[in-house]
Amino acid sequence: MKAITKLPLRRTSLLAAESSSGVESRAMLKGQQTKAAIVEAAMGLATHLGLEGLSIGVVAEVTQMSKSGVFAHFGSREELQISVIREYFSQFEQAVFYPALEAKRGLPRLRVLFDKWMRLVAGEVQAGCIFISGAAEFDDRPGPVRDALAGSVKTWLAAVNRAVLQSKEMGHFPADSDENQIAFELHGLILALHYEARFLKNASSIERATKGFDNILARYHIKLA
Amino acid sequence: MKAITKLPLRRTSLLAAESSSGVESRAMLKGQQTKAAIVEAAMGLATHLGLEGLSIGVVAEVTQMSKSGVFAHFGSREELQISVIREYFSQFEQAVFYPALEAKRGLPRLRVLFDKWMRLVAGEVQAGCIFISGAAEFDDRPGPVRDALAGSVKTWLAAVNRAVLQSKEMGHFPADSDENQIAFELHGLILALHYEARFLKNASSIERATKGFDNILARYHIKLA
DNA sequence: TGCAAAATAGCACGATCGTTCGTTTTATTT
DNA sequence: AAATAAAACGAACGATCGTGCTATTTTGCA
Repeated sequence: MKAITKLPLRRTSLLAAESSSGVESRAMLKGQQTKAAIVEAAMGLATHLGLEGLSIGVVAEVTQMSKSGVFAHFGSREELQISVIREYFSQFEQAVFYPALEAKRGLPRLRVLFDKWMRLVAGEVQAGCIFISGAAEFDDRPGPVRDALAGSVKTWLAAVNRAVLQSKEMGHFPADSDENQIAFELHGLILALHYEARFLKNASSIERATKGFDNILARYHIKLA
Repeated sequence: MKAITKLPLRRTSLLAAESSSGVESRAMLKGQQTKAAIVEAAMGLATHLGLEGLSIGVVAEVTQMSKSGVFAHFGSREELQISVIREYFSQFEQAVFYPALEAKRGLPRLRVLFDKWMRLVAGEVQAGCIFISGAAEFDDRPGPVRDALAGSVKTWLAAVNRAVLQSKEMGHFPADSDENQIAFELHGLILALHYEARFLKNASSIERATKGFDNILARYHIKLA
């Protein structure tokens, strides 16, 4: 949607709107930092129980607060879920997108992108990917939570697409290759990795996904690094 | 695990144990047929709300029974969930596995397998795949439901593996190709299809997955049918 | 230090959850 | 048709759910 990779590398967000920032410069009020702590805890729960498994009661328990105390910060469970999604997106950016920006545009960046993505999703820190588990939970359930989730996911997938396109533009992929198809197949490798590593507890999935990436390159006769 | 594709084509099940069949020959008792109706209804709900979204209350509502009436057939919610998984597996076999058995062993069969699998998962009949949504729900939740689900999934993925291996044995894939890697990538294509078709409502996903299949063949220089 | 505002707690509500139990209705067999 | 077993119901349980309301505590500022 928006031009990324502009000058100040660290500041470029995937998000078009800057969301609720700008207030960050002022000293954080007490309320905001406990709210942040709540969201953090809720996200930890959501990566294990799913967004639908999130309940205000257990979040209150974990944060050592009263249910109503937690509730007051969000006004509804849905708003809590949405806050979790936003926080997850932000950490996802931090762990995957920004590191990729440091690599040279084109195939090197795509490589880092895929690699970081793999490691996040396979859960080197034991935690499921909300973008994946949430998709299964909300594919049939319209509403603001679904919208927030789909928005984040689409933003991310668009960034992946862009990285592939750039690789093509720089001649790393042939001009007649289809960047959408390549992005689709990369997404598939990530999903298979998530499925087999997290659900089936198959340890060799990372190697399989890596090999899958190489196989895509190989069909364009790209010599492996 | 067990030799499939033995003589009576229609009778070959993916399951090693014949589960609770054998009683089928006798006239179905009243209880068993309402139980079957309950499971059917519950499966319909589970494909939309997920296995965790399944509640005895709404199943009772849908089947026009009392909660306790439904409950009595299973003894626990978990047992109901497991029954749903078994029923889904059976219908999965019917829709994907058996049709593939009718095609010639090797690549033709693998093609049919993948094609039927795609159509089921993309939801030409609007319904999510329990094997996929359930994996996200139970990747962190041990117990009998997870075990039943993982068992079904592994059985199915083993059948896919076998189909790829047979293709290799018949010379359709080169002898040095890795059937596990190919099966992994096929699984990824299915998962990407499910994700993008059902969650992102992307209509062109079937073509993408099909193209992905062809791309795998193409790297072994297999001429497309 | 005092005061207004913000943050948190306490309590209760209606609903729904899975499950238990005793009773009543329906099916099957004698 | 009577006797027996199976199936379904109805009501209630303790828990937990999200969400209001009203107090109480804590915070930030004058």
